[in-house]
Amino acid sequence: MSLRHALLGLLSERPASGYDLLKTFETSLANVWPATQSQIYTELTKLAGSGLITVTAEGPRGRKEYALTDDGMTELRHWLTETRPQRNTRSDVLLRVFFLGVLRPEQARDYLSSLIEMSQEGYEQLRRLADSIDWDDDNLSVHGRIALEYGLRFNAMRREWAEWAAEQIK
Amino acid sequence: MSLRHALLGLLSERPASGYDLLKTFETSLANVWPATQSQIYTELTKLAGSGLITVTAEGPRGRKEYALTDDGMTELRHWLTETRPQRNTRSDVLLRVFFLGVLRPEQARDYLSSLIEMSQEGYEQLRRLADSIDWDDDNLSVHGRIALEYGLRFNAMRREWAEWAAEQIK
DNA sequence: GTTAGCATGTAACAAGTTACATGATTAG
DNA sequence: CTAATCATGTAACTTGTTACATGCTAAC
Repeated sequence: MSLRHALLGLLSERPASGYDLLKTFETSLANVWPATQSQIYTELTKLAGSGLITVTAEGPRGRKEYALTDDGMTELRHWLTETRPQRNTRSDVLLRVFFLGVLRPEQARDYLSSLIEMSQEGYEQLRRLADSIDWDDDNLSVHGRIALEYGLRFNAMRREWAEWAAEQIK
Repeated sequence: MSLRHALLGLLSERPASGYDLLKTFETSLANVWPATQSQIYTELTKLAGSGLITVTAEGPRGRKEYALTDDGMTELRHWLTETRPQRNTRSDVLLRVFFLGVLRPEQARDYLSSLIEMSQEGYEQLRRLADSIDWDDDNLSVHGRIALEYGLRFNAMRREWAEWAAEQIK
């Protein structure tokens, strides 16, 4: 149930509406925890119901601005310090690798080539993102930068692995 | 809907019962595409219903052995060659990184330390697994080895990243 | 005979996706 | 005035998890 905690986390930075949060999920959080509009609004209603967040302002077009409550902050800290992440690795990319044997070798190598390309593009996209942001010294910046670095290293690793793997298939 | 394709893929190696497949999911496929007993049996029934697999034998204790049909093999190849994997990266581990700013620096570093430990353990577990298997030249071995190499590189990358990240938090 | 492991099935629930539905406000 | 964007909500469906339920067979 991490969507809940993603929302609490974002609201710990500043109050925001469902729509604001949706935009954040579409941009900075998209690579880490994608969420849909319907999911976000539903979860916000639940969070408000259980008192972890509260409506602090109402604007035009029915806009509701939510803010974290003390209970919400406690829950966020609890999640960060007391619960262990589970490496739930479900990987579409890797699952296919197991079954490349049903293809002809050149088809299998095509698949790995597409992974190389995908990794390269992912790398470059993140590079551009890193360059386009002017990083401050605030929490969001420091930790956003760290997450981005992960993405860069991940894509570089995957690219090198796929190149190595293509050589293994004779 | 990759569970479907995972099952088709495993059945492309050899016919198997739900129970056999469950064991495979618990061991070799656990790191890549975990699946529960209930999911597997439900999906096998559906696959048999749509003609992608078929019951080839019945054994003691109601055991049903399934095999891939021609349609099933076609579907498997189609999945491998015509559909692109989506890097659906939903990562519990990384999501937390975004919000480490709500913790005290030493708590944040504790979290990164636990990631270092987790990565190290993951690496060693895979090393042991690699050593315990006697790799043949068959498809399963070649591609299983490639997937395992991914796991090794991934854990090494994550460990180095977490070490670097811990230094960034002052 | 009794325990471990083989073997399947289903129900209830939680989480995530897609699509539908509605309407207000602002900028050009 | 009209199109883009802001803004929320809900229904139907799919996928995944947890728990319950049942019974057979082989080995000791």
